[in-house]
Amino acid sequence: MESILIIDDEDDIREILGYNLKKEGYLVHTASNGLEGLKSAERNLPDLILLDVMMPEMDGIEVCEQLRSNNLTANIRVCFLTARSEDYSQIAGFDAGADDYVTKPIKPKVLISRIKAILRRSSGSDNSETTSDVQSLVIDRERYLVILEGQEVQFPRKEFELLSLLASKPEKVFDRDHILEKVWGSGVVVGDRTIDVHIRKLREKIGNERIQTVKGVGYKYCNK
Amino acid sequence: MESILIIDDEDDIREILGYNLKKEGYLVHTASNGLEGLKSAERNLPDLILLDVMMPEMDGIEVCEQLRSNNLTANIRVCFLTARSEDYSQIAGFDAGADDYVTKPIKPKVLISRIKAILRRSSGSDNSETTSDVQSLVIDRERYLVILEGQEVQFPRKEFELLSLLASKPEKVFDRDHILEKVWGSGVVVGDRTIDVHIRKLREKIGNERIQTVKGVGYKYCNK
DNA sequence: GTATTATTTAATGTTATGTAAACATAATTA
DNA sequence: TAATTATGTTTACATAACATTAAATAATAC
Repeated sequence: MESILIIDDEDDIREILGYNLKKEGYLVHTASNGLEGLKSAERNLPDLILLDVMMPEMDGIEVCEQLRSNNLTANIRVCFLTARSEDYSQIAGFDAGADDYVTKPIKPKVLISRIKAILRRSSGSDNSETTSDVQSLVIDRERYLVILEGQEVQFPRKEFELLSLLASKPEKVFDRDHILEKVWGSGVVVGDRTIDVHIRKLREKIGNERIQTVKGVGYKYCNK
Repeated sequence: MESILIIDDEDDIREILGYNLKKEGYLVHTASNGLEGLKSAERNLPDLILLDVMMPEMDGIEVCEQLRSNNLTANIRVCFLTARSEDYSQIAGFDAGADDYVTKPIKPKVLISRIKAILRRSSGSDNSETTSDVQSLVIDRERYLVILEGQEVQFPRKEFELLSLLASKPEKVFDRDHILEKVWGSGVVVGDRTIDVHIRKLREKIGNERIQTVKGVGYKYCNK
């Protein structure tokens, strides 16, 4: 039986979510503030935590960071509950290591399908490899795909290798020779604009800001 | 207690920023348009104003200009909030007299560290400074940038190489031949004023005091 | 074998960067 | 002090470096 911990300061929310989740067959714990939530998380080790972002004293983001920094709780799935569609809090949330978010007002049906999705994801990849470290960009060489802000994206081979190289050391500038060597292999001769074009394709898919040009030197990958 | 005024037409933004700043211990005022913001600024004289650039009726740039032209408010720090793509507005913003800008979507943590930096700068300037145990200038060849008093600065290639050379041995005088050899490479012939021009550009960016001329000999880099 | 997708080349546009030239200023020497 | 020399500053221009797009080729799927 899968267990879920609800951390929210509003009684109504805890009650209504708890009711719906129990009806769905989950084991439910609740906590009305961050500290209490952290304790409960450590004690009960739930499969998923529903975490309100805006709470007095300790907010959800801080709670999430604390969860992540504790070995016991570091791998528990976290889903943020956030007011309206504040996309900034979404990003801050993912930075803190959230797996998903749901905006209030919460429709139980929506929430439940999201929860199922999260738990399905986590139970599927039970190997030690793809842990919950929801970075903004993760290279999964085994499945040959990139997880970009929680979204799985597929890339053609060259693009994948190129991105993979750049992202292997964020902020480091890779010069063209080095890139050619690593991605195309030594001895292979390709035209002058080949790298540019692939950079272009990558930028199209992951956003312009993520790959910076350093003129006369090379390119570097930057976490946003 | 330091006070901050938020001027933004979007309710959500005011709310979430206000929430985060209060939590951080600041006294927060808000205004939903330029005119209201100007009034509040004059009345409350905040230490810092967070100012949305894109607002109906009076935009942030105009608000900033008005602030600067009023003696009461002329010295209040201003930080623009701007949508990512419009880098034009960055420039216009600095022209109008902004102290910093932050691009949306806003990560509260980023914003808060920027705010602290701004306020530190402004409070530091009138009393004893020289706070940092931070190296005043660090060359980061891998990332190809220079960290100048904690701020990362990008330089074009020749400027970077030149600064890199000079800063490699502070106080040592490098003569022109040596500089040419190291930065331009042997055999390359460039005009007589080329080095000067590059020195000029460096001084523009890192301050005049840092590179000293030793007439008839060459240049040297000095930590302030 | 055809359709589709991936990769590369080629052609052209754009911009950052570097340089020279012209003149200004400061230091040095006669 | 005037003449000379060294450096500072600004402007404009050339071009290297990169971006972009389209179209050709190669690889893969259907």
